[in-house]
Amino acid sequence: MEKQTGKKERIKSIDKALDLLEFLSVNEQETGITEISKKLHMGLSTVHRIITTLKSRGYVIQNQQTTKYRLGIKLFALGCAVQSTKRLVEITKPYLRQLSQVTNETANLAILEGKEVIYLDTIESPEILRTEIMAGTRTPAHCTALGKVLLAFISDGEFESLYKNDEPLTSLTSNSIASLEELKKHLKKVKEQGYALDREEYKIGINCIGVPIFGRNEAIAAISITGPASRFTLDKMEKVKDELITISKKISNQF
Amino acid sequence: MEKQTGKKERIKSIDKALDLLEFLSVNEQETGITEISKKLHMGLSTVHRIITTLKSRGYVIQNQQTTKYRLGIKLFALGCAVQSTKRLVEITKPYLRQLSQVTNETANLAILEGKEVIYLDTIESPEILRTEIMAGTRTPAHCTALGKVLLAFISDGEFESLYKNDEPLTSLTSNSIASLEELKKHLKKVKEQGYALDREEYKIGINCIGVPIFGRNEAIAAISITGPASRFTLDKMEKVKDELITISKKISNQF
DNA sequence: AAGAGGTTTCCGTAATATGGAAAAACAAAC
DNA sequence: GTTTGTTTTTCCATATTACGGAAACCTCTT
Repeated sequence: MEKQTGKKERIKSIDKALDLLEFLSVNEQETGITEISKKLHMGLSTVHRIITTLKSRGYVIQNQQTTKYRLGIKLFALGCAVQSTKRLVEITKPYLRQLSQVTNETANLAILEGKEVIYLDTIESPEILRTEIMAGTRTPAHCTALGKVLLAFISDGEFESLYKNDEPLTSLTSNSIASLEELKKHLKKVKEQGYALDREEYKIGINCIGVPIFGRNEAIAAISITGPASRFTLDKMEKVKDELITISKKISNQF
Repeated sequence: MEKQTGKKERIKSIDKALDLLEFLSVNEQETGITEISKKLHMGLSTVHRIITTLKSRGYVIQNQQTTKYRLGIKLFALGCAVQSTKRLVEITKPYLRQLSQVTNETANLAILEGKEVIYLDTIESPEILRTEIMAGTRTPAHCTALGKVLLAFISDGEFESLYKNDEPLTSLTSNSIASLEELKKHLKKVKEQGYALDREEYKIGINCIGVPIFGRNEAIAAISITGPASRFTLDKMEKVKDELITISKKISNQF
């Protein structure tokens, strides 16, 4: 819940509505008005009015049994209309298909949002044993090749403001990078190499190699090949590295 | 831009913000403040304030060159958090995979939104010649098997309010259903059969068969198999029909 | 330099969003 | 069935803020 301050010419009640939607978006459970009111420090009536407005337009749904609320389909529809992600998916799709075919593994596209990556698209391996991840999934950036490659190319200032010294890093597995110092050092190397590996850092049994997609002089997305560690070995990843970097350049030339 | 009226306990400025977001979502091009102001009948300052609020939180992006605006990534992130679509995709995914494998064609999942279907998920055929459609794509419901099967199970009242007598139907191809009378008759048959066909109605050269997914005593989504008309013939569709209906029931039992 | 068109800022005030209190609704316990 | 506790919904006076018109600023074209 990062509320932007400073600038005039903003509308408080809209900020509140967005706070509420964001709160619901990180809540796995349906939520009641009283809890929202407490968590967001808004009056019951205010919450009720906001939620009535959102509900009437399909942005929030109320469960008739529990009387609690969750996000509604309208947000999904709006989300699908976001041109930048649409364009990313459209342009990268043929390349993801190619990569998946050549490697017989799963190919992914993701973007960086805060300290997380969001998966935008995936082309699954036809193998029975394959990695599967749903578009829209969020994972901590520092635990994935995709995320590491994106973090490697953000500015120092941006990195500092995302990763504060006093906040510990999440570890998804015992292989995940666990300290800020280690992460910085690692990202420096990633930046030089132009690709990142994830060796069972995101999930035990899964390896991944990722490369950035550049646009407007920054890394705007990343693509990866990912597979079971038993089959997609370091050897295999090294073999596929150059192909990935080549395709990364081709895609980047389109932005 | 359907603005809900009647109920008290709603907040006008939030309605305005949602109007604006929805307006941008149907606009393929970036849009300026002046045009938004004209189209939505809001003052320039009002538009500016709304858009400044949205921009500061990533819901809208301004192109620095053109100074115009389009939807931002934050909406995509919120859209991905919508539990109902997440759950639909999660539950149907294994079945879509199975269907795609068995038929060697592309399998899709979609929902009804107004008079359109929105594609939620797709498992592509491995064939070189295959149908491809991106999650998030919207198409007129009456031109697709998915849409027809969903329309067949809405209430008469709902149908009447969606499809007014004075508004002509869109035709995507010369095979598309072109009149309301024809559509009603067709949907009646679809409802009895429990499945719908699309024989080059959505796009010349593409056939499709779809079935509904039920939940809470209504059709909440639909799944389909779709392929090139040259290969995915009426014969093939008839062959796959029973499998689709069986799987539709299995999925429906999970809601 | 002037003009046109669009975005951004400013400001007084009318409109509306606010929150507290009460009413209504609901579920659980007795 | 009654009571109690909790949550959602409604109401209302007023403080707050969202509004729109006008001006300033910016960019592009002639």
